[in-house]
Parts: sequence; structure tokens; C-alpha cells
Amino acid sequence: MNVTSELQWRGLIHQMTADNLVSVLETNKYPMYIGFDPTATSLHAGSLIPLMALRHFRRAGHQIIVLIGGATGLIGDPSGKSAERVLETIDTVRLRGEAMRRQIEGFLSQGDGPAPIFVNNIDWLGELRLLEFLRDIGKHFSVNEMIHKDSVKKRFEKEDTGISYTEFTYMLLQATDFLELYRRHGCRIQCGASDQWGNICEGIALVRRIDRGEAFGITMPLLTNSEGKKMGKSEKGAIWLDPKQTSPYAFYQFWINMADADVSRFLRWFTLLDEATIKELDQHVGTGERVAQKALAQEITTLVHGQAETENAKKASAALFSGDIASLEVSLLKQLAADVPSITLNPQELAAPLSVIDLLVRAGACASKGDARRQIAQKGVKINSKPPAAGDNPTVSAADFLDGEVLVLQRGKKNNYLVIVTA
RNA sequence: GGGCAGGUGGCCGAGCGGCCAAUGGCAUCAGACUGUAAAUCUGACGGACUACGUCCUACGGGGGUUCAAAUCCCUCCCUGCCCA
Repeated sequence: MNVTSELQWRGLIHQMTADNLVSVLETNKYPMYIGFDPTATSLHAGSLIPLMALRHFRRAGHQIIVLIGGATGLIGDPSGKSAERVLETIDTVRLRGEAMRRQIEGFLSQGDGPAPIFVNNIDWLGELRLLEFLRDIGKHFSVNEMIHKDSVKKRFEKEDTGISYTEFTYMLLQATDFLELYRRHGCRIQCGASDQWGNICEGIALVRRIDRGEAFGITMPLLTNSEGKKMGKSEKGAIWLDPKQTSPYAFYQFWINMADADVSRFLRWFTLLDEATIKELDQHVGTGERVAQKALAQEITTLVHGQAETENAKKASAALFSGDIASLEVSLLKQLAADVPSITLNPQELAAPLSVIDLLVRAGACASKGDARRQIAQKGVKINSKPPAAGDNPTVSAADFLDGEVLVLQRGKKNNYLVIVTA
């Protein structure tokens, strides 16, 4: 299947620069690139959209190019940002870029198609000389046009923050990237999130103006939930792809908890399941079994963290949501420690009864002792699936630990914390 | 540079000398109902403690008036609007 048709039925296309792109790509397997600026050490749930696009292009036989924005990350993209950002140090950006590259390599280690090419724009932008840049690149851009681009216009309207000359230049740097990749790798397609439209169009224009080449762009939707809110980043509870920042268990749970209104869309976006299978799953949305959510969580966790981690996450979920912790194998529970937030205790600490309130705070289940007391008073706390002893300050002792080793604290229905005794 | 209006808890926004840890809305957390969903309803929502109570910290920063200030005065910083 043609890659654009594939992206189309999956709802991954927001805009295309040419209506005939579908037919163009029918016969031409042009190389395609997506850029990632190192704004953090890890990608997040929203980054899955471009990552999936890479996989689809590659599967369709296109050469995919992953650009790490080692240079552009030093400048800051004004697109979609309401305020000027603080510059990061060169070292920070370099380290983030390296981490990001490893992460993307890991994600792309699976899948069919030509091996991906990785590039870093610091390799060409880093050596660019100012006068050369102004004469060769800058001349092709009209400030009159630039200030009408959304990303810039919004900042012009905000008089208090405005936009610096530095960020204003970002667009030109990204356009230079496209030209460079066109020359180096014959790259003719750039994909990006919907807020990248302006930047992508400038790149296409530059390729045309300087090299008389024809290039194309495709933008993809932003990750929002059915309420129109951005998901996955800069909100509290960001979902990171780095297992150290968001455990595979937490990642799996995030998708399991997806609202009915969002599952169908996300199944198309974030899994490689075929259309028939997804339509079949659509039938189960709302029936109560969360079949679609489970399939989504299973697929996407496997894509990001691999089969083994997904199995662990499923096992952990099944165990913790069994509703009867006490009947579980202690050895199984102890394995969950890698995925589920946990703390350890010395056996000596159990010599005397321990305050449940203190444990809740230590485990990170509650923000303060006052919060812990409230949660207990509101029946929000369970210990191994059972309510704690009555009274203002319940305690647990060695006997409450399964086999004297493990205890599961639960705050609310979905938040589990392990307390493990280690010698 | 001049004039005016403001800066309150995660956000919005009341309060304008004691009854204020501060109405209300949003967000958040928990409970009920469910399907580890949504919607709805209920409750909580600065912190500590020997808790129907006590103490500490808080209404931009600092100082002052007062038995008593988020509330009045002085000063500094910041923001918005208008004039130059």
C-alpha cells in the first residue's frame, strides 16, 4: 500500500503541501525526514506520532532520515510556544541529543524496510558562517512574509514577551536543514507536527529557489484527548518513553485507562494493527470489557518497550488489580518492584508497629502526613486490598507483610506502592 | 517621564480592620455508581501536632499604625491601561 493512503486511513495526516502527493508517492519512494529537537532527555507520548510516521514510511520502502536538532535545539523553535524560551547550555543540548538518538534508534530497531539514516544538524549549521548564511540563505526570505507566519505572528501580538532575533531565525535554520538533506540524501519529504507547517513550507520553498528542486511536506495531528487538551507533555503526569522516567507498567496503565472517546483514534495512530482488526476492536468500545484499551496498551507498550516488558506490565496489572493481593505469590509481587513504585525497609524497622501514615508518605503515595490522614479518613487507603485498622493512626506490623516480606499500599483504586523488607 | 488601575492559595477570582487558612469557579485527590472509562453525585483540597482542638507559615518584598491587618499608612519591585 502507498504510504500516504496508509497514513490517511489512520488519520495521521493533518495537511499535505500538494494534493497530488498520494499519486506522486505511488511511484516515487522519495527519502523522508523528521527532525527532533533535543528539548528533553526523553521523548514523550506525543512524539509517538512522528515515530509511527517514520515506521510507516520505512515499511513502505522509503529511506527514512532522523534529524537530531543539535543546532536548532540551541536556538529554540517559536512554533507553538507562547513565550521566548531560556537558552540551554551547549553541553545540555548535546547530552539530550545523544539520549534522544539512542531512544529513537531503539524504537526503530524493529520493523522492516531500509535502515534509517541518522543526522545531526550541528554538523552543517554548526560551521555555518554568518555572512555566508545571510548572503546565501537569508536573501531568499522575506521578513514581510515571515511575520505573517502563525508562529511569529502570535509572538508579535504578545507585546510583553515578543520574540527575539534568535528565535525569529529558527525558521531559516530548519529550511536550511531541508535543503541540506535534499542535497545529501535526495530527501524530498519532510514530516512534522501540525505546528511545523510554516517551517516545512519554508524549507520546500528554499529547495525550489536555490536548487530548483521539488519537495513536499506532510503535517500530522498533535496529540490531544477528546477534550482537546494536549497530552503527554508539559502537563503534570507527562508520559515519557524513557522507562526510567515512566516505568513500562505506568506506561501500560496510561493506555489502559484511555477514555472510550479516544481509543479508536489512538489504535489507528499508535499500533500497526490492520484496518480490519481495528474495526473489529471498535465494536468493543463501550461494552465494558475494555478490550480496545487492552489491545491498545499491549500494542503500544510492545512497540516502545518490547515484548518482555509488556508481559511484565500485564502481569503486574493483573496482580495489582486482582482485588485480592493477599492470595498472590510473594515472589511475583517482589518482581513487580521494578515497575511499580516501591520502597524498602530494614527488618529492624519492623520491630515495633509502623505508622501507616508514615509509610504512605515515605512511599510517595501521599504528599504530606495531613494528606495521608485525609486519604485514610476517606477510605482511600488499602493495605493488601484490605482497609487499615480503625483509628486515627493505624499501624502495621511484621504480621501484616505477606510472608513477612511484602506489603502493598493502595491509594485509591489505581495507585499501588510496594513496601519490601530486605535483610 | 506623567496619570490611572492592579499584584490573594496550582490557575481564575471574591474579600477591603477582628466572625479569614481566606466565598466561588477550574484543576487535582478520594469515595459512590461503573468497565482500572465518561458523565453524575458526595467529600477533601497550606503544614505540623499529644486533633471536634492547638500551633506555625501564608494574601508581591520591606517597614509602620493598631489590642488586632489580606484589609489602613510609607517605601520598593512588578504588571496592565491611558497620556508624552
